[in-house]
Amino acid sequence: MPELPEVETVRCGLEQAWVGHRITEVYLRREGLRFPFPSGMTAHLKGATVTSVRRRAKYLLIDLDSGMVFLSHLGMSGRYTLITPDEVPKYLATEVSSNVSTFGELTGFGGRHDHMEFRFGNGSVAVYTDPRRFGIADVFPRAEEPIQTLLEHLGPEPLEQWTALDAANRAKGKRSPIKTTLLDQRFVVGVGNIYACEALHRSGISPTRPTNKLVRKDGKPTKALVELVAQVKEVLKAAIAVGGSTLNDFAAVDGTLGYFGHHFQVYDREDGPCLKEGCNGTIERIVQSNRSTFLCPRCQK
DNA sequence: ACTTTGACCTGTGCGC
DNA sequence: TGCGCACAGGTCAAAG
Repeated sequence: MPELPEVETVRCGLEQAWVGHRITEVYLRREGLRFPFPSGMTAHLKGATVTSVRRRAKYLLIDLDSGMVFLSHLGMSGRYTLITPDEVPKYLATEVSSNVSTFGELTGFGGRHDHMEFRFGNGSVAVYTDPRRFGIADVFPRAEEPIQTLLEHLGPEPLEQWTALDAANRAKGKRSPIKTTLLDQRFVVGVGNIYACEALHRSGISPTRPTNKLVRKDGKPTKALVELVAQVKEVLKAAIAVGGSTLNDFAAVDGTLGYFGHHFQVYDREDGPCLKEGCNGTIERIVQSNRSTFLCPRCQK
């Protein structure tokens, strides 16, 4: 589920549900996710009121009135289920799995992969579920955000300051294929495997093109790079727009592919016809950096 | 300094 | 039906 558009969709949902509400209880059902939970995380969250929910790259940053920030990354399979106060009894009735957390507290939820549970002053509950546990949860003081190891090396936000000139500067001297570069958080943030493939297809650029071939001798971006930067922005915006339309019930959505899948032009369409106007090519799958890349060899050069 | 590979996890879907 | 394997939206440390 989680590339920039999906994380942004989740951010909107959490913002609506959480801002202005106090966290009354936190239950952790294991020692950590990808990394151990920081010591005292529960103590920092409990009793604090959420003041805002931000996003940086694919990280969710939940600001608390205590001056602390709760960081949440969804990894590959993380998701939040939001349960409104009136739904809580129903969930309590249907959940039959273990109800005891790692630390022995009794909780009402607890599917095998429900690792964190948050209860709020208004009676709502949020459950973080993550089968693969590649997600991250952390807490730090807002003042220390600029020196957070997880955040400090991140490149530009694609929908904010990012320009073709910036992309050209970062692409200079890079010999790795452009698809790999798009996935590099230092080049631009938020683009994952799906949208990298989609943006390259929209731009008519082969994923295997060496990155530095998109920069002119004088350091300016080529026309192709200008187009790529524009198409990354476009595809992300289009996906956010669609995610937004399902926002009302996003908490109930099971988080896997789903809605934007209808809009994929190449991703996961191996052997299918290229959908670009006038192109009769066939979508191929190749492997780059151990990840699948989908492309139309006919219209991507 | 750059680039590639393997590791972290569990679940699912496929071929045999 | 069962088993083994390939693969899945991300990131980082280690090796090349």
